[in-house]
Amino acid sequence: MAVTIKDVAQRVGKSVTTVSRALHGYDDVSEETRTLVEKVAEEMGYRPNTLAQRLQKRTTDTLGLVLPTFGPRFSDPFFSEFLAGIGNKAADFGYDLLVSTQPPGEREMHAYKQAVESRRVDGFVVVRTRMNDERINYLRGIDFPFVAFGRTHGELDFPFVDEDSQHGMRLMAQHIIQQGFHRVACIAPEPDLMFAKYRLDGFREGLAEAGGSLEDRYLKYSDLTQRGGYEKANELLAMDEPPTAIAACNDLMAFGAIRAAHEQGLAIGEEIAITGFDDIPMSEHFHPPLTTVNQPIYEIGGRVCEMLIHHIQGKPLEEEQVILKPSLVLRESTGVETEEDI
Amino acid sequence: MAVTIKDVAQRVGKSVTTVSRALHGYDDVSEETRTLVEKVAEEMGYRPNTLAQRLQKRTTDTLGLVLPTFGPRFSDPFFSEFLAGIGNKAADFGYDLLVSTQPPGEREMHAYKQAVESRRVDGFVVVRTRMNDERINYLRGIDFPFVAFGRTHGELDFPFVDEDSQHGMRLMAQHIIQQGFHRVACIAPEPDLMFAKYRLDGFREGLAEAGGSLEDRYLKYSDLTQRGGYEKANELLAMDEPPTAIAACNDLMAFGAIRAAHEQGLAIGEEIAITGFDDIPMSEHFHPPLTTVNQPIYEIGGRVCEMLIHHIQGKPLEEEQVILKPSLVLRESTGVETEEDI
DNA sequence: TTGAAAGCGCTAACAA
DNA sequence: TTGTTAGCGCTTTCAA
Repeated sequence: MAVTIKDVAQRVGKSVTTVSRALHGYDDVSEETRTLVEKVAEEMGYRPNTLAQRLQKRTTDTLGLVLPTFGPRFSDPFFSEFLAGIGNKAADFGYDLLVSTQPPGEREMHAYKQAVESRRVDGFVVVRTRMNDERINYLRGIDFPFVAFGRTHGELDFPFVDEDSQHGMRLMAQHIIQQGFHRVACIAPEPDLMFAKYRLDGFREGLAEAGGSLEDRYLKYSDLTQRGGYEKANELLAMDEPPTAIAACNDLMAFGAIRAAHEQGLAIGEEIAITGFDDIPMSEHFHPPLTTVNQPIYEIGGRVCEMLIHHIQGKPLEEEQVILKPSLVLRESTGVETEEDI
Repeated sequence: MAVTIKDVAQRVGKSVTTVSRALHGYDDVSEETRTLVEKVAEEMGYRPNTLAQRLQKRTTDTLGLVLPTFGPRFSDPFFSEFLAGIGNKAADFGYDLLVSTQPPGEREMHAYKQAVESRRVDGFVVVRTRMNDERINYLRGIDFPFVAFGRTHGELDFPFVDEDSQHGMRLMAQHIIQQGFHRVACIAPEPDLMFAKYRLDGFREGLAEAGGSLEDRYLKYSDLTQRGGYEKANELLAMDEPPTAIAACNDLMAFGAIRAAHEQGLAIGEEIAITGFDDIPMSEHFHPPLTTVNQPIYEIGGRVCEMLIHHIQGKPLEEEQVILKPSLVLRESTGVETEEDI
């Protein structure tokens, strides 16, 4: 049986209260008792029971994260890195991270409500925001702490971190045109996802600024998976007048598009340009290495987590709403020579 | 403020005890009171406070998972899928999953001890076992519940699930030889990992059975990442007499090797065969699609989780030690034509 | 069939 | 400087 504060108290010959205070560094304990208590607690291997502390403090010290994944065989590297970013930062602050996965929809909302109502978490990280985001509406409605990764379409009266992907895709469009690819296609995720809008808008703007445009027939919607990117790229490449560039809205779909282009025997970076978004570790090691927009996912996870904890603890946030400037990562998939090739 | 069992009791005009019993379906409550209690609880939106229940039951209903990752930018698709498998199954049983990431070593052990001593989890899932696994030695030593994914070198007196990867790699070796590739290399993970041994042993056996062998110069050790596979493959391909087949011990390293081969202008599947292990979703969509050994990662995660929960609850396990038969997935990277190519 | 009381392990207001 | 007491929200003996 584990040693409790009571055991320590008995051994020291003091009250439980005194032990508690000594251990927490209160200054109304004599130096003598403090050292004694610390010594004995150490000797006996005392650890406070986290559950009891939490019940008493009426706090769970736990953060919730519901990953919106379709299908069980989810293995989005993006999420694993984001998760690590949150989890490690949470641990630094003594918080636990409660993770689950649910496809967007009813069961997902149920997971949120369940966690709130049974008081299992102190706050949520909401990831992959939607245009009109029910999760955010709900949490905002009941005034429950959360920080989002991403923005929404409505009023932005909540804390979030986001990358300015509109700007990122604008740069990308210009880069593609500059590289001499003019029949430009885009594979975007379902339009309900907020970042779909930003990326598509940005892409259109960039093309316009470079004197081009995105034709409707060259716009495809897909599901952010490699398979999805593969299928849509196949459709594009089977057209009478296929595009000479495909900008996918995430790296995974870009990988799928690359595979499709490979199978058509196209020289990627020369006959066709393909681009992604995210810069997951794999994109550097793909064949060919993928031109993409960098998102510092791990750091963003940490940042979001820290903001959430501050929010929960009622500490004022120095920045409530953070928008990060993205940077282009130019690699061979758009015909840019990288070091390794020189 | 959240509604407690006391609130419900007052409203019903019964004692807290009765309400508790009614809600838990005890049969010493009159049908009348039961329905009344249920109705009122529902109306008031009562949810039991999980923390209080747990404190009282002296259980955390929480499972621990410490992912052994090197470096923060971990994004091993293998782990994300495994995690989803565990997490979703845990949720089915009303258990929480506490996730953290630590590189193997002292901090990792500290994470385990910390969680045990402050009674934050009821048991652990131990993943990616090592030859002499300190985590397992520790947990076994204090008789703390855990289930491992993988075996160890010493006495196997603990519950685990593992794939017979020795057999898997034996099949793979034979397949490679059958396809006509004879100068065979292998990229294995650090030999301390238990599955490294099984896979390497199996590979050697398979080669021997097919009349070949693994020359020392063709054996490289790496770190399970794409970058690692890329670097080692480059070393192999730069040799005077480079191998004509590279068997990597996981898919990620195989991807790296494929990239290296691509850069050398080699026709993969024809001039050189490259194989992986795991069959992560991406391997099907790589270019070329990767011949590999399937592991049903999501299902394994669920299975391990279920075993652990039974173990915690003291229910006898129908199978304490599960070894799954692997199956080969033949694709183009070893010259096998797949449907899409016909 | 029900309720009073104890207790899970801890913290904190209050009194001494 | 220390101890008494109450209480976090819940479950569960035990007695009525």
